[in-house]
Amino acid sequence: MPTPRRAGAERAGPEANGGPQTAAGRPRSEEAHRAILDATLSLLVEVGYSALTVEGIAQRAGVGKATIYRRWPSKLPLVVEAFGDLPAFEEADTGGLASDLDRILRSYVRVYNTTPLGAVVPSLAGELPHNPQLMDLFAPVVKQRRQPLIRALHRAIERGEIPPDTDLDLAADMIVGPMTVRVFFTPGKLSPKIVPAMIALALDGLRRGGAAGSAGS
Amino acid sequence: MPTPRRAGAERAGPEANGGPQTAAGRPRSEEAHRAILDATLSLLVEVGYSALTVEGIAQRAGVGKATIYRRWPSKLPLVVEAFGDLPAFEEADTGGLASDLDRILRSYVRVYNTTPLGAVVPSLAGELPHNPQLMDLFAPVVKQRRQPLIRALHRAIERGEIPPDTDLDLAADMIVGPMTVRVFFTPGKLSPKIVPAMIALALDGLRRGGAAGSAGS
Amino acid sequence: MPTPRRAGAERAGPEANGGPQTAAGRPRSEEAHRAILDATLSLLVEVGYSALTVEGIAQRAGVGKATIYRRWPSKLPLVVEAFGDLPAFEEADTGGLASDLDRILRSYVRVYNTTPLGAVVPSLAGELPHNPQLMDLFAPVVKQRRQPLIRALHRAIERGEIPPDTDLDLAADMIVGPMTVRVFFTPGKLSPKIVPAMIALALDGLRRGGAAGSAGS
Amino acid sequence: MPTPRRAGAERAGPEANGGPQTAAGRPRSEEAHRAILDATLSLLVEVGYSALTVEGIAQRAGVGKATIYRRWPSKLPLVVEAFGDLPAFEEADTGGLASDLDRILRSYVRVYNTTPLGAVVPSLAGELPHNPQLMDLFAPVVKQRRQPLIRALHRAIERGEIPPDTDLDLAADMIVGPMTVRVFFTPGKLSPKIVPAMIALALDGLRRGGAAGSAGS
DNA sequence: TCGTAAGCGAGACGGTACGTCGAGTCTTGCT
DNA sequence: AGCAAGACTCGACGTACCGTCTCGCTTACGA
Repeated sequence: MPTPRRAGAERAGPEANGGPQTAAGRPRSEEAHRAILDATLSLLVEVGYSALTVEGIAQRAGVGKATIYRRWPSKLPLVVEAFGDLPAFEEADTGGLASDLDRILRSYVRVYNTTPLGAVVPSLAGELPHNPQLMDLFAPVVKQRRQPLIRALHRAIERGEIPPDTDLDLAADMIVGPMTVRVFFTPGKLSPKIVPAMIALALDGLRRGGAAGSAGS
Repeated sequence: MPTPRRAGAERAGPEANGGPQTAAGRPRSEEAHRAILDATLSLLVEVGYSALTVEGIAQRAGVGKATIYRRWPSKLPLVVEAFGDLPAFEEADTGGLASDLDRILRSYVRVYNTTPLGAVVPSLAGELPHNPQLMDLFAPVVKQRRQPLIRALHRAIERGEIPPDTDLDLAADMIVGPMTVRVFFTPGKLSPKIVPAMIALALDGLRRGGAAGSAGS
Repeated sequence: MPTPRRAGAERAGPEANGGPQTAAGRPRSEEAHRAILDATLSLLVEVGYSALTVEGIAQRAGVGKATIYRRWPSKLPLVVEAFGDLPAFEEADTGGLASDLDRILRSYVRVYNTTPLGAVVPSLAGELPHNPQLMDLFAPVVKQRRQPLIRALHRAIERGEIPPDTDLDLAADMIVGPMTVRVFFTPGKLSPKIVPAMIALALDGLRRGGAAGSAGS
Repeated sequence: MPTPRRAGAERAGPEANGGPQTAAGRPRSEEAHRAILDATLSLLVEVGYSALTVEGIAQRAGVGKATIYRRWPSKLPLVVEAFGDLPAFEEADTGGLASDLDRILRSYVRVYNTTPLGAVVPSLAGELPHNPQLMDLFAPVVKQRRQPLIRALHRAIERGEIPPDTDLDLAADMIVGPMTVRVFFTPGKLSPKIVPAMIALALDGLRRGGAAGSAGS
């Protein structure tokens, strides 16, 4: 007995292949799709990842469980897709690295304070070592999410603000790292006040005293 | 199938405490306690946090479920306690900040590569926003875990290597941040090779080209 | 909201009424109708009533589920109609009651051994107390099914073989009863060998020893 | 991972084997067992076999579903066991076959009119052809249930009332058959009035006019 | 001859029940 | 008292069907 399941969560566009399937049957409801993702995010905020149940999502979305399982094989990819809907960093091109970073990091603070990102990301990260193929879903979302930062660094190189052989990935990790650490371990307390100190520290290093005068945690 | 380990001969004798508690009845088996924590850690490595079951822990530890619930109210505090048993950073006092950080961060890499830390920490972090009292268990363990780093920074201030008004917490976050980000998002791939570049970047900042020449991620 | 449904399973001929309905649109497929009934019977044989699913019937008949529900409101009436398609007793008029019964009962054995009657009838009977209107569908089929037997008994009265005030229904039940009991409780084992003993017993009664020498069950 | 399940629904008595199992763990609740069987019977009366759900039984019995599945592998054996709890024919030894049968058949009427027997038996019978091992559960219950009738016939042979070579099983089927047929096809309408006519017909046969003067169906 | 109304296979829809598994609690008999 | 074992209620899991509802497509009729 075949279990028909479309490839991935995306609908196959008619031009995508010359195969025989002409999208027979009733098409999947775009409305249900959105309702499910919305319910997932709102429940994620309320109860957290480990207490998130497919049954609860279905109920809140006003949807049958089968409608969820028809689209996502399990809770994990569903959460990953919902996570992909959350806003990424804001793009910023102000002409200088410091001010770009200021804009970007403030948007980061805003997003973390208003979305379940702080709850979703750690939980998903915790699943990674035991769910190798989760990486395939997760990596592109993560990567795309930091592109504004990478682009800002790239422009800084072109402008000569930072050395041209800078490792952009490492640099990006260093900039976001402190904020990430704080978000993960001190929930609900992220303040934009630390942004300037972070930027100073990142640009000039410990030995130049970049962290001086910042607010303590 | 593990042999059910019973309380052996090495029970604490009645002379072991002069306290007021009369300890009526059979005392709790220290052996069972260890077996539970060990089983928790080993299962954590194998299946991850979200697939961790108390039933599985009891089975592997050769212990009844009630013996677990007699000690910990639920799965979470048990995992936190097991997490506290994992090694922290290595203490290092070599006389210079750069070399201290080198030693400390290499021990960090070692620990992450050989223990379930990489799986436990994100999952626990994901629970924090929805489990306020988990914070009380979790915070001291996290704090104590970074003491070697804080102490190294403190010595660097005393030595005049870094400005005396440096925000130590922020500085610590900045140093550990990049590694944490990498651990969370790229499981099993942590290499000690990035340590020098990380240290250079942290000490001298982006503008001084600290990240130049490091290996890409 | 009324569900447009044609009267019964038969198509109303255009001359059948002078009402306003002009029977516009595509007429129902007689082919699909037969395929559904056939699929129902064959699945009934294979999996039995309680494991019979409309989904399975549709699949085997190569038909959409809606095509089934357009004709029958639920599984039950569908099965009843399929049941009505099964052969009834064979008509027999040999000039004597004993030989009529012999012919009739042998056809009964044959039908039970080659159709799902033995599986369908008990299941439907089990639904009767909780499905009062099922009676309306079921009764005429059952009644019509035993007409040959009733007619044979009627002729026997006319011939003077049995008393004229014989309760024909009760007599029919008595004749078919033993066979029914056996069919229901010992599946697949119905043998025509018991027919003579049954007839003897029915005609002459226990006190005359009618059952002597028959094959044991 | 072993799925421990005791052999059958019965608890193994300690004397039943010399094996090592000393009935470790909490014993199964006799109370729950009764509650489940009672709930099964009462629901059977209300909704019938095909609408009977394990979930509903669990709810009415105030019991978890697992407690049911720990004892019975599926709905069928559970219903069979509940069915076994229903009263059988009444024993009757009045010194004459006719009066014995009268007593027995009247008890049969009473049981059918006051228990779900009329609903259970047909449904179970319908499952028989597709559930061969159900036979093993069902047969002894059915057999034991008609013992009073068989014994009455046996005594009649010893008394010389009926020929000694009478096939008792066939005779029993003949006596019960008409009633069974009526019960199956005319729910809730079983009246004791037909008992005398049935007995007369069974004892004396059609040709002697046993059925004369009985009430029509 | 063509439009239109209904039927068609397909399959998604919101639900309910399935049979399994685990959480956290409660009884056994034994230590 | 604590212990291993295992049954308890409860609730979520992921699957299968229910009966209904679109889809895009025939197919026959009546204008």
